[in-house]
Amino acid sequence: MKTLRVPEATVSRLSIYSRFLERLDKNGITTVSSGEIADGVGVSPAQVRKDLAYFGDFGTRGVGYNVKDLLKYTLKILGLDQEWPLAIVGAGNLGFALCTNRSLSIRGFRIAGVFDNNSTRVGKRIGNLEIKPLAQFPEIVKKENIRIGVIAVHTSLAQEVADIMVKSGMQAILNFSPATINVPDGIEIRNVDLSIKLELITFNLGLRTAQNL
Amino acid sequence: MKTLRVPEATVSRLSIYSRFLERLDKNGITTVSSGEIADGVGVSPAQVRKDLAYFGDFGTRGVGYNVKDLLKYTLKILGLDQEWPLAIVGAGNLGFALCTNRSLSIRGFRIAGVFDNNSTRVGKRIGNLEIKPLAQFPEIVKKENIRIGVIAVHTSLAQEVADIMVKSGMQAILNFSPATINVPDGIEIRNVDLSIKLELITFNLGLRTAQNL
DNA sequence: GACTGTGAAGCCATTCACAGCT
DNA sequence: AGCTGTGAATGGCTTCACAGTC
Repeated sequence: MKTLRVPEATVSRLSIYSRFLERLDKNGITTVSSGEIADGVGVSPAQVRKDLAYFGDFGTRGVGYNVKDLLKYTLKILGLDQEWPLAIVGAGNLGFALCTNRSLSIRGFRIAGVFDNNSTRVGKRIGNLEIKPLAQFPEIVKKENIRIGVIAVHTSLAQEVADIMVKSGMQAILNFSPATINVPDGIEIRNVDLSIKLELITFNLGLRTAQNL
Repeated sequence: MKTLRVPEATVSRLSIYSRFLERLDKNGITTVSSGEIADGVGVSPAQVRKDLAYFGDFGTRGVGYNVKDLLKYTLKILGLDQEWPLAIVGAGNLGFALCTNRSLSIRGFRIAGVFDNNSTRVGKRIGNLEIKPLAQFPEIVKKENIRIGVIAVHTSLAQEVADIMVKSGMQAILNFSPATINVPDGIEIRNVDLSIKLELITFNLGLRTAQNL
């Protein structure tokens, strides 16, 4: 299988294009140009074309891209043509929000288990999902064939939870805590940091103030 | 004032170094080397030195960096030596989680207002904060001197909320919805996407499966 | 005429390797 | 000897500009 080196930034943008295409498709639009995609998501047309070209020749010169087809391709490339069950550890406010947020329960994702060790939470329901004790994590992820774990616990517990996830065979971990997590080679760890972007903002606003703009 | 061009990636890492330094300081550690910081946050030592060198000569050759001093410098650089009041729009599960999450209420940030238009939410409290109707956004942000708005509403309302924020004088917006938001030049918009990293994971796991690894 | 696909150029960020200080 | 600060080299991503196709 041909596996070229694709920039991560390209894959991230592919997610964004894909969602934009879903919207176009829902609105009954059948054809789209790189320029229209670019306008819609805020990048340059050349970027859109280059990104898509990593994966094939999806467009028609002089015409553009077929929305339905391109949508299908992007979903396929991102691996979203199959279902990905997720296991979330941490049923506090953040875990709760993730369970009910559409982002993690559409486009191929399904939350298949929520775990917590806080006895006031275990047994309660989030939607039609029952919060299970962390001890049941290994058996449930095996039964449900879960390969991706989501960390939504407090910083101080994050590494511990990650270790359990690794031991239970998770192949990838999405970490919503600000902790730096260590995992063995071969396991993918991704962090979603809720405050880094905020500190980028204050850095920039600080500069602005310093320059009296 | 000296304003060199600093890579955004450098500023983001500075946030991470800064948090790591807080931890060291709390543990009573007084001196740290670029190698130790690198190990602690998962980057290369050269990267740490280069990043810090953008802002000054904070270290001592042969010794390392003074933890307390470097922490203070990083906070100053990030603009976190002052208080930044935030206004969150959207008091659903995500907004609620953000209000209660420590990430947005430490290190210089303070949630100074939460707004929603859903009448079942308005008037309720999150901690010691009362959810206000969106109509009060302009007057409250003026009174509280808020420059940064946080969008935690559903995708379909995100642009509308952003427009209100811009009209009310927000200088920067942190957007937690997957919508692509348009703002005038001079206003900073940053997106925190809850699912892009997840789709990066499925992309990579998909490749792995394709290669039978 | 319109729009894609792509080599080449340009730009930005990271890594290397070492001089310089303690 | 140990560690920082930094020019130089490398690597990676984005933009440019245009040939190719409809």
